[in-house]
Amino acid sequence: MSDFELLDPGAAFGGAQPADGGDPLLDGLNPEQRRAVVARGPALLIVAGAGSGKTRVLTHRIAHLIREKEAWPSQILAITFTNKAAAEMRERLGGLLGSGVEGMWVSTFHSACVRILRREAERFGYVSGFTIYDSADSRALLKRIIKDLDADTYGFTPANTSAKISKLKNELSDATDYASTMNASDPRERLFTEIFTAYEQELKRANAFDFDDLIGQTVQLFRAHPDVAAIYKRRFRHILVDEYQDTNHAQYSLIRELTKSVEPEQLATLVPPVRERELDGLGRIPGASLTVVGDSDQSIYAFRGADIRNIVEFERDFSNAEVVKLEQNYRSTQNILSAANAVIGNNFDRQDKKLWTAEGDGDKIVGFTGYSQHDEARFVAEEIEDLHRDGMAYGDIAVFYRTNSQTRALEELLIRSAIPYRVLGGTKFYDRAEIKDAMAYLTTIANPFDPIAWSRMLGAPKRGVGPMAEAHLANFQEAEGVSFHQAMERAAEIPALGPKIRTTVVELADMLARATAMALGGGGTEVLPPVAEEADDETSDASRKKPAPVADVLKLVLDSTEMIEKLRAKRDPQDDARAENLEELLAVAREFDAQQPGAGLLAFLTEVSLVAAADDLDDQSGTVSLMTLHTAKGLEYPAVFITGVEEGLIPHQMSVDELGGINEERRLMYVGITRARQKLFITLASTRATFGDIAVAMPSRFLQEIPESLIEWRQSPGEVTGRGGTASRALNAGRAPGAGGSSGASWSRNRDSQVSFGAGGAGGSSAAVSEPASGNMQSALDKWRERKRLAKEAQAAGGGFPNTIVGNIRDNGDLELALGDRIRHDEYGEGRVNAVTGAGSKRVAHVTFDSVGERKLLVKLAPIEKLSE
DNA sequence: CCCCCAGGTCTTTTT
DNA sequence: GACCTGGGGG
Repeated sequence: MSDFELLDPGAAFGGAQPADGGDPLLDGLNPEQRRAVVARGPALLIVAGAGSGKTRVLTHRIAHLIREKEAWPSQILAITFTNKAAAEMRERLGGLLGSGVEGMWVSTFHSACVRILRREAERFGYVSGFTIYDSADSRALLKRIIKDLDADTYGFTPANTSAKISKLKNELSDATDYASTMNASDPRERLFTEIFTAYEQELKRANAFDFDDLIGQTVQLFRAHPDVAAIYKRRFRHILVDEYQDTNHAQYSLIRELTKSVEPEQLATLVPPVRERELDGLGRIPGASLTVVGDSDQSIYAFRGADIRNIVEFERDFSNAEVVKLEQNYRSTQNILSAANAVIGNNFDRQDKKLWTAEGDGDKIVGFTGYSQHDEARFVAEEIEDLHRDGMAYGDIAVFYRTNSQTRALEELLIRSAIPYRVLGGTKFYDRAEIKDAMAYLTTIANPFDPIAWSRMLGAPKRGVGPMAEAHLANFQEAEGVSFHQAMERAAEIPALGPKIRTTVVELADMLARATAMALGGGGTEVLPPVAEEADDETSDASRKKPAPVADVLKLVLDSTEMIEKLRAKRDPQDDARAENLEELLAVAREFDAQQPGAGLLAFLTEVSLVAAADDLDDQSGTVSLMTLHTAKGLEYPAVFITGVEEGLIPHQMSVDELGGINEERRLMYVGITRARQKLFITLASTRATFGDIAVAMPSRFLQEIPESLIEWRQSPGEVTGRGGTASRALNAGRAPGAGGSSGASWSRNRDSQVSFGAGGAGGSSAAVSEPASGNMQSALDKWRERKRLAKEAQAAGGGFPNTIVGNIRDNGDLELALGDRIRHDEYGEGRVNAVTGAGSKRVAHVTFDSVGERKLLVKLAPIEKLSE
C-alpha cells in the first residue's frame, strides 16, 4: 500500500486531466478526485468505488485544508475503520505536510471516544481509569448474571444475550427504554429486561464500559452535557469519516452531535473565550464541515448494526451536500473488475455503478475445485510456491476465507510447504488463556473494582483460592464498599476463610499494592472508588511521580506469581508454547514502553483492548497473509486467493434466511474480488469437513454469476471427480439406494441442484443466472430467485441441456469396504482400511496410507478404488 | 480444592 | 473436532 502512489497510473500518465499546475496536492489526480479535494461547504459525500484512490483523496483533502490555512491540524477529526488505517493516514499526511500533523485526531470511532470518555469520565460517575470490556469479558459478566437470575432455562445464553444487548446499544437504547417498550406479558422479555438492567449496573459498579458503550456513552455524554459537547463541537471544524457505509446508528448520532452548531448560551463556558470571528451571523459557532467516504457495495457489517441507509440517504440527511463519485479503479485488471461488476450487479437494491480501469484485461481468474479442503489447500500452497518462484514476494499474496475455522487446512499445507504465513485475527494473541491471565493482573491493577479481571487474576495460576473463597471476598467487598484489593488486604476480617487461604490472599494483595504503586507512579495511593465527587482530587495529586514502564509492572507480576516457571515445569509441550507467549507479552509491553514513553499502564490496556484484526498486519513481514473476507476490507494485494467459494460458506448458511443476508454475502464476495490487483484465484472443494464429519459442498451461486469467459479452470466443479471416468458411471447408477434419514435428504438435494459449468471450453452456457429484479422486498425476492434457480437447474438436468455437466459429484455407489481391505486413492496412493464408521452416504473409512499415514475418507465420494484382495 | 474424564453443544463475519 | 460443564475420585 505504501507503493500505491508509484503504481497509480493516474500519476504516471495524467489521463484526461489538465496540465499539471505544479500543485503537489492536485497533480496526478483525476478530475473527480480533484473536486473531492477542493470541494468546500457543509457536507461532502465521496462515493468511492473499490480501489478508486479514496485514501489518497482523503489525505490530500486534509492536507489541502491545512495548507490553505482553512484549518489548524487540531481542528481536524478523521475517523478510520482500523487503527492501522489511521496510522497509515497519519504517515501519509506527515509525508504531505511535513511535521504539521501535531494535534490532529486521526483514529477509529472507538479510540476517539475512549479519549473523550477518559477526559470526561468524572462528569458521569466513572473514573478515568475505567476498564474496556471486550466481548469475552461482557459474556463472562452476562454468564454470571444469567446464572444468578436462573435465566438459562429460558434459553438465555451469554452469547445471544450479549448480541441482543449490543444491538440495542447500537441503536442507543438502554434497559429503561427497553422496559418501556417491551411486551410486559411476555416473561422472556421481562427476564431480558432484568438481565439488561443488571448488566448495566454491574458495568457501572465495575467502572467498565463495553465496546458499544464507548460510542453510546459518548453520545449520551454530549446530549446530557451540552457544555462538554460544545468543547468538542468548537474544536473540530472538519470531520472526515471513512467507510461511512459501515457506521451504525450510534456512530451516526455521534457524528450528528459533533456537527451541530454551538448555541449562544453555551459560549460563555468555553475556554479560551470565543472570539468574534468564530461566530456566524446568528451568534453561534457554526457546525463543523463533514466529509464522508464510502461505498454502499462494500457494506458488510450489518450484523454489527451498520446501517447502509446512513450513506444512501446522506444527501437527504445533510442538506446542501455535495456528491463526488469516484469510479475509475487504479488497482485491478479489467478481468477482475468485470468479475466484481458481474457479481455485485445481482444486487438489485443498489445504484448502478461500474468500476473501470485504463489498464488492460490482465490474466484470467484462475479457478480450482478440490475434492476436499485439503486438496483445495494443496492447490493454494502449490500456486503460492509457483508465484514465489516467478518472483512475487510472499508479502504480496493473501488468502481469504469466510470463516475462521477454514484456516486449519490451509495452515497445515502451508506449514508442510514451508511457506511463511501469518493469520490475521482469528484466535488472537490476546485471546489466549495465559495472556488473558496475565492481562487480568494488569487490568485489576488499573481498576481494582473490576470483578471480571479480579476473579480471573485470583484463579490463575491455581493457588488454592477457589470459588468459595472468591465468593466470600466478593461479598465482603460489596458489603464494605471497598475495592477488591482492599477486601483482600482485610481477609483476616472474614471468618469463613481458612488460615492458609488468608495468608495467600494477603500476600497476593501485598504484591498487587506494590504493582499498583509502581503503575500509578504515586506512593501507593489507592485508586478511589467510582464516585464523581471524590474522583476530583485523584487527579490533583501533585506529588505523583511518573508511572513506571508497563514492562516493569508486568515483570513484577510474572515474577511474583511464577506463572512462566510453573508452565515450564509442566511436561505438556503446549505449556512451553504458553510460557513463550508470556515472554512475548513482555516483549510487547517493552515495545509499547519504547514507542510511547511514560504513557503508562492505562494507555497500554486501552491500546490492547482496541486492536483490530487488521491492525497487526505488518507490511514488511514478508509472509503470506491469511484472513477472513471481513478483515480484508480496505486492503489490497497483487495476488489474492478466495477459498471455500461454496454454498453454505459464502453465502454462509446462517445468512440465507436473514433479511438481505444474501445481498450482504454478495457484497462480501465483491469486497474479496476487488482486493486483487493482478492475480485472482477462486477455489472451492466438493466435500468439506464440518463438525468432525464430512459433507458434500456445492459451488457458490456467486461463482455462477461470474461470466465463464473470465475464468480459466484448472479443475472445474464438473471435472473434480471426473478422474478415471468414474463420475459418469456413478451418475448413471441412479439414486443412491437405502440412503435413509437426514443424510439421504441432503444427498438428494445435492443431486437435484446440479450446476452447469462451462468446463473444458464448452460453448454458450445454460447457467441459470437470474435477472436482476426490481422491488424492495429483498428477502422474499432472494428466496424466490433461489427457488427459480433451483427449478431451472432441475429442469436442465432432466432436459439434458448440452452444456450441463450432469452431476458434479463423484459417487462410488455402494462400494463396500471392510477392515483390512487395500484401496488406492488418487492422491494418497495405496492404503489399508482400519475401520468403517457411519452409515448411508455418510459412511467414513479410516485408512492408513503407506505414504501419508492415517486419513478419513467419505466412502461415497473419495477418489478411491478397491484393490483386489 | 483440583484434576480428569465423559458427554453435550456448537460455528459467521468483529470494533 | 474443540470447548465447556458436571460428576467422581484423589
